[in-house]
Amino acid sequence: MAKPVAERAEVIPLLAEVFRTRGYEGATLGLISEATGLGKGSLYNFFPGGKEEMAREVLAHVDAWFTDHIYAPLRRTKDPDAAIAAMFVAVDGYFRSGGRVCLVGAMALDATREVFAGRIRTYFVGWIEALTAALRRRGEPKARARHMAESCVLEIQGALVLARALDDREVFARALKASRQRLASR
Amino acid sequence: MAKPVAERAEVIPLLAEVFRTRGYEGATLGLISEATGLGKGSLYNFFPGGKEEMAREVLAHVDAWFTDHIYAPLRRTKDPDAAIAAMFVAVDGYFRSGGRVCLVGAMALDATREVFAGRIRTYFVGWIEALTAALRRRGEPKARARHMAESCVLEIQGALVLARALDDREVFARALKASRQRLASR
DNA sequence: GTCTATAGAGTGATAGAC
DNA sequence: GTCTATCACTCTATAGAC
Repeated sequence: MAKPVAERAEVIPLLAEVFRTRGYEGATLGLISEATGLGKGSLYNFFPGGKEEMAREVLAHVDAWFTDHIYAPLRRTKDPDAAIAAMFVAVDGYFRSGGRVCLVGAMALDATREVFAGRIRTYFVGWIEALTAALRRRGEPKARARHMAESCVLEIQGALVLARALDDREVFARALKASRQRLASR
Repeated sequence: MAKPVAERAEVIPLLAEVFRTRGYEGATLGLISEATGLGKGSLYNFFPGGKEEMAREVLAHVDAWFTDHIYAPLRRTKDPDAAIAAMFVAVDGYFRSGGRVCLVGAMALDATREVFAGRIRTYFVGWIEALTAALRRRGEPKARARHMAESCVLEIQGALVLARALDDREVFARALKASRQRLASR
């Protein structure tokens, strides 16, 4: 038996980077093979469902990362303001200060949305609900908390679009700062 | 001479709809042919540069529409508040209250950005500068006007992402309303 | 009859599946 | 790596305006 070249789990971040930079349709198996160092045979061994399964696993991985690093702390915290501050730090790090695109957001705009609608929705619902929970725990009224959370998530997505369109990370930095201040005001 | 089947100008909105719904890579010539009712011969007669020229013309057409209906009124107006209000109405109409995606924003997130970076940038720079001009004419300080304009454009883009991700136009309506109120406060 | 715009079969390249 | 489908694009026969 041939020695496994890699663990399935460790290729997923590599796949994610290909999908993020090239989009779902632009991520050819050739590029994926190159990025992972895996032949097509190995890829189909790991992901019998092909490219669609790869993307599904990547989305699940992204969702898990956000759940662990962002949603769960927001939900659990005794100190909502600290958790929200931590969220902005994590988001800035994850999106490389605007230099990295949101794969889920990009897929939402693409025709691939139809295929992955469930996971895309889960990601954003999870984010908004976790942030809403933190804001409520801070004492915000229900409707206001929800609206603030929705605005915040939406601003981050818009900032990623604009930062990339203008090729200017400062746009992202400014937007994060403004969003943080808006959540801080009571 | 064979009878021309259409005006070049009148196929561009049809092309735009294909690119908008399928993305650049997902817009196959087969789909384009079907959507326009034009054979490949006609398409290549109109657009010798092929798919890339089609997309370039579509982007130019979108940019022209925004210039005519949004940027120019913002720049020219004697009544900035009315022009800004009109902008929100036009934007809501153009994006079908969140049911339609921003082609330029979607391309900015995609790998196609590299090919169309210039036009993508022009679109957003034009928007931000026009809105900044209107805000300045209303008496906002330069830096604040620019920042408000940037935030507004970014919120619209984010709202389009989120509305589509959640398949909920109300998200777009709420975001437009919030953005309008934020620009109105002095 | 001439000539141009058209339709769509044909081409080579390359995709994803296996 | 091989296979088949499908891609963007080319080419050619033809319809039809002049």
